[in-house]
Amino acid sequence: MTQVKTRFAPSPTGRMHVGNLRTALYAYLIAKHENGTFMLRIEDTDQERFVPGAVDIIYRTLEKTGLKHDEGPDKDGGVGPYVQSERQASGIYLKYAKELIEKGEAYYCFCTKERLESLRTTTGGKEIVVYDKHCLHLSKEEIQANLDAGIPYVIRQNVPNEGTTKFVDEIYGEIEVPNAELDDMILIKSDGFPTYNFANVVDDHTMGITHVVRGNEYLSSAPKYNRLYEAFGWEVPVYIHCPLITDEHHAKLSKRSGHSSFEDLLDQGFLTEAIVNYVALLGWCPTDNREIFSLEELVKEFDYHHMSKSPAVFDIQKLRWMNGEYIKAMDFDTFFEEAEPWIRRAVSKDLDLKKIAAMVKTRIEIFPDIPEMIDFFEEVPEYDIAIYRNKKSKSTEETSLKVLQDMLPVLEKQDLFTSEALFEQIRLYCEANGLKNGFVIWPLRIAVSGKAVTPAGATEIMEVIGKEETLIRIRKGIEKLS
RNA sequence: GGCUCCUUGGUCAAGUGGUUAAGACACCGCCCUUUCACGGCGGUAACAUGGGUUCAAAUCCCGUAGGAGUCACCA
Repeated sequence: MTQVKTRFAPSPTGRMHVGNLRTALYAYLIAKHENGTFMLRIEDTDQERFVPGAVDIIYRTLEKTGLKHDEGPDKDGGVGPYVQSERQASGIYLKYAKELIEKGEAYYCFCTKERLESLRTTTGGKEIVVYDKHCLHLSKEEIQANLDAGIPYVIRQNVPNEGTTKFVDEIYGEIEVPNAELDDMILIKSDGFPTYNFANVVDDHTMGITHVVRGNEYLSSAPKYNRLYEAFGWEVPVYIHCPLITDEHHAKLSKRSGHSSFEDLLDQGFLTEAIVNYVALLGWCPTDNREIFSLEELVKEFDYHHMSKSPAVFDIQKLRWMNGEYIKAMDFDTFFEEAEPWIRRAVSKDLDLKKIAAMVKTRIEIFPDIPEMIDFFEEVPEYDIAIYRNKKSKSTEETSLKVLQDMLPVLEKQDLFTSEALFEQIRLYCEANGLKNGFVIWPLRIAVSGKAVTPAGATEIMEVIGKEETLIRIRKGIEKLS
């Protein structure tokens, strides 16, 4: 059995789309699961769309996510170059295209943009262009004359109008398409560069790719590829088309969703490991239904035969949950290092940030959740006294006022401001007055935080802000309630 | 519009002829006698539809509907 070799072949056009990232991940996992080779190839045949710096994004993303390639522009594996513009410079694509012309599987086309434009029709609200094979019928002499005259040309694939072409995909099975549906796609553009479709076939073959892993959006063009492989007499690789990733409206995930790229997600505060983990589960599921996986564990468990066919909605809510799981699993020091700048955004006072960090660690899903959750440590926000009312502890504005008035002198006398000591004082007060803890603690917590929801209990908050500030806040609470 | 693919709860999904149709997120409830949260326990909720085949169908076949993808000198 030959060794598995997969590739990730992105175009340097900007941010890393999550669909792309998942394709890269699956390609990596399929190779590594079999101890195979994972290759990186840069597809920069579109000079217009090329974005400077985008190649760096690709390297950085692979590095950050741990999808280390064994071969690529920076790691020669003997089948380079690994950048298509460099391969194009070597003349490889033109050479193979001419071979196809010899075999009658391709032909020169000199049609102008205007003529092509005239072929454009609108159907079902969509504009489509179906080439009419106009140039297929040019004579040898006409072609030569055009070439000699320097008329710009493209090279097109020649697909017959009759019959069908079939191919086999590992996930979707056998798919058969009528040839009449297959357009005579352009192989070589007028600028001499190959199109994606053609470069892919030539490169995947010459670079020894055994398993072609790509997005479902290429499913319908796969038959054209097969014709090319067959025309060349090359062995067809194993096709693995990944199901589409969609937004909540079930349409292809686009920039409009706000989280269509890996960088978007990082910007929003998601952890790399969580993103990789989540994305792995979009279209694949292990037999035991486990959900939390490190990359190494994924390599071990991933079996592409368990991939699903149907498109998957990218659920940011579930990603948030998963991110929270990763945060909870972090060791405290690492967590604190990450969390401190976020805490600092809300708290400038000299408080025990580690205590605040500990409160927040199990309660956030992403780091940017922090500031809003702890802003009251800095300053009590304006609040409606209605929040003193609580059905369960039977608190009202009136009972709360009474509790605060009673507790104020107790706290004024209290010097040891630890959560335990404070709780003990409260307990004694409750005991003496026959009250439930919650009845007393509820108003204290509100007075001291100004919030109905806090990441910690009243006494913990008091410990952090200290005696002086606690008393100020309680007096202010009494004032508000009076 | 042609072609292709897809269709299990709101979402991710297990399931490959016989199951009380798993699990997770979200939602809801209860408990944790310090709220919310965390944690624990529990609950609501699904095989798009119509025909077959079969003793038996979410699973196989055909049709219908719905959704998506694609139809560039973009990848």
